[in-house]
Amino acid sequence: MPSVTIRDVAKEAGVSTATVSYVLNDSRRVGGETRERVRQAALRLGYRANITARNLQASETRLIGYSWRPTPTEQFNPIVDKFLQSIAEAAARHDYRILAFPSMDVHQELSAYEEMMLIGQVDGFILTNTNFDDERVLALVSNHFPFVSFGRANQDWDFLWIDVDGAAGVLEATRHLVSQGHLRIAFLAWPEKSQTGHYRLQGYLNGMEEAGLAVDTEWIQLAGNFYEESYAATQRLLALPLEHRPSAVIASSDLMALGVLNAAWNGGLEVGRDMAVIGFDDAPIARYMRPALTSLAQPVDKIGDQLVSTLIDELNGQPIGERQVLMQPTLVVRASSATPYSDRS
Amino acid sequence: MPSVTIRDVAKEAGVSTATVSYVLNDSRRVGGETRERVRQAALRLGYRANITARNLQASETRLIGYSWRPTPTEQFNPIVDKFLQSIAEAAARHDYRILAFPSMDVHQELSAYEEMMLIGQVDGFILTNTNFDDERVLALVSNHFPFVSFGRANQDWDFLWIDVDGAAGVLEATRHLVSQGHLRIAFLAWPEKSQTGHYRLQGYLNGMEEAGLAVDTEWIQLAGNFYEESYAATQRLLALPLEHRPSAVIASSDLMALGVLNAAWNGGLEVGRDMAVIGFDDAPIARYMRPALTSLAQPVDKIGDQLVSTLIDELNGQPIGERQVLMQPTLVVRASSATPYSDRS
DNA sequence: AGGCATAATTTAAACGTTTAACAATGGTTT
DNA sequence: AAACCATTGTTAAACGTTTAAATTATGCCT
Repeated sequence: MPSVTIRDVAKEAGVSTATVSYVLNDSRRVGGETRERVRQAALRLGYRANITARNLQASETRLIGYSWRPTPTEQFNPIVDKFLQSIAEAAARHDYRILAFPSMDVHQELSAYEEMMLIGQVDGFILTNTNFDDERVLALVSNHFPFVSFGRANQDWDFLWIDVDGAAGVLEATRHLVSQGHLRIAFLAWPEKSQTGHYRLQGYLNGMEEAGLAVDTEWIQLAGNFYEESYAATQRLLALPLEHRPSAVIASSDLMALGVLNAAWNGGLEVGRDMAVIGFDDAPIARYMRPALTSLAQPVDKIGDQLVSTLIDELNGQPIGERQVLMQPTLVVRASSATPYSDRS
Repeated sequence: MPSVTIRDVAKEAGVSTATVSYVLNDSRRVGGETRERVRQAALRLGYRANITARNLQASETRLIGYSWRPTPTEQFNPIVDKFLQSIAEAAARHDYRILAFPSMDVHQELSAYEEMMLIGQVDGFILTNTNFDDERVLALVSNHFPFVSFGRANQDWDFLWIDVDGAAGVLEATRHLVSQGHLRIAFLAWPEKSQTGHYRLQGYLNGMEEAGLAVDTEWIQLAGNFYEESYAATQRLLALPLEHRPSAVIASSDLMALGVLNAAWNGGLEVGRDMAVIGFDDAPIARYMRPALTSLAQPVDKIGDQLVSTLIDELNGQPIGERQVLMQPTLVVRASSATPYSDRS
């Protein structure tokens, strides 16, 4: 409360406030003796420049806004905290901070962005869960407000984004299964309108084609990002006649893979031997599932890092190297897919 | 960038900036006709008051600092994102925002707090993972800086905190097991120095005493908050001679309970029938474990809500109703402990 | 008509910095 | 000796609000 201002320091050192500012910020030559006197005075009084005043004068906030959609209780988002941590640390390295605001629905979220933009609460945004026709992207682009996005939107929109190459990841997963001897591989997909889901599905299709395996239409099951739907979808897969029944399942998320695991177990199958399962995200629990789940890990730290530094370059008007970046997920092989499979059909 | 200021509005409406401020903030009577003119002008220009300037003048930031320790990859913290969401939403309702900064080690964290305090980056803090002799609490208290804590510290320190009554929770869990017919109940504890772990252990001891059951020293196993240690501890429990071997295990966290589940299964036991297991936190995955895990749910939303409103009351110099609050966890009974147990020893 | 309370509006200071422009000083060059 | 330059310091404006105090306008009462 009794905070000490630059004026107090100036008085204490017997100089003007300008001199104090110059000394403390090293922004101009100052005589050696004066410099020392100012430093001593500042130290003695425990002076630290008030950040609000500094921000006002610089017309910036050194704050980056980040909002996310709360995860429903029956789901889990395994990377939200890791992601937040990574952007916050990266930001701190550049002397920026993260302002976190969750937002319920899309409209509330959009108006939150607009409000914060107008009142100058943040210098830029980091978006996540970006999708086709994303209103936020439209709004920010048309306002020329700086932002970066974790996730792509429409192909022909030019803005700064980084995404995980889901197609490449699932392609690798498919190859892995094929190399283990699997011929009938199923895929649990997200709804049509999900961009991310779309790419992951595409990776599966590419992998099957590459291996010269025909895809039974029954093998592609829509299951939202829900455990229950995933469980039910697996039951449908297991109910297929033997020669059509898949011996491996790739799920679009670890939560869904968990549904597969449990459905298979309850159906009397031993995953890892009778059936292979692969998830996506490499959630912390993946390694503790029974059996331990093979999954695709996203390089969350790297993504956070690069998102932040790209945004900050943009804020400083520096040229951006790559305006769009695809990062490769890595397949973490565990017991759920580690046993070679010899077809018994 | 070409942001419109209060001066622009004043000019547009042909009045002074003071009048504009009065109208827009409704902080003083203004003539009906003028009021309307100002409103129109503000609307026409799309004016929104700059928040940094407002904050400087009010010498506040309307920001609440929140820091957390990153969870190691082999662990998971099931409530960190839910908690963040709940405080951010509660804060938004009062027109405050959350500034999130993770911090690696204790010392870095402390200096981050001090720095932010001095430069006036936030109006107050929300602490988590508070523990005995917590340096942060000491520092903030001695600087008279406003903060609230999720978690207790030393008994005789007077500061604002809310905590979950771990003892009551585990007591309830113990009673539940006793009522299911269990006589030999084990407890997987956190290290000595953990305050939270201490209370949870105490709840177990109380429950056993209340039921008149002697506690075998082997039944209390220290296992950090780690899966592996928990798994190993369970193996030790299962290796006990039959008449000493516990038929139920309470773990101090869901992660640990998962270790128990897997160790029991690999040891040939069917949890839910041969053995009961209870966790703590009611993580999203608890319901999807095999078998579904009974666990103690923390009222995270309520806690976040009340932490924020208490802090804001403190910031506004309002009297605080309860300076210390214990909230009750609720036992969510699932398959892992739902089958009555008839002792066969 | 003068006095006076009340209402409406403006002026100007304040919040705490940074920084462009200016002034003083002393030394060097022509 | 005058002009010039480099160095060091100060003055004052600016960032965009809010608000206490001063000023002006309005209506009412005697």
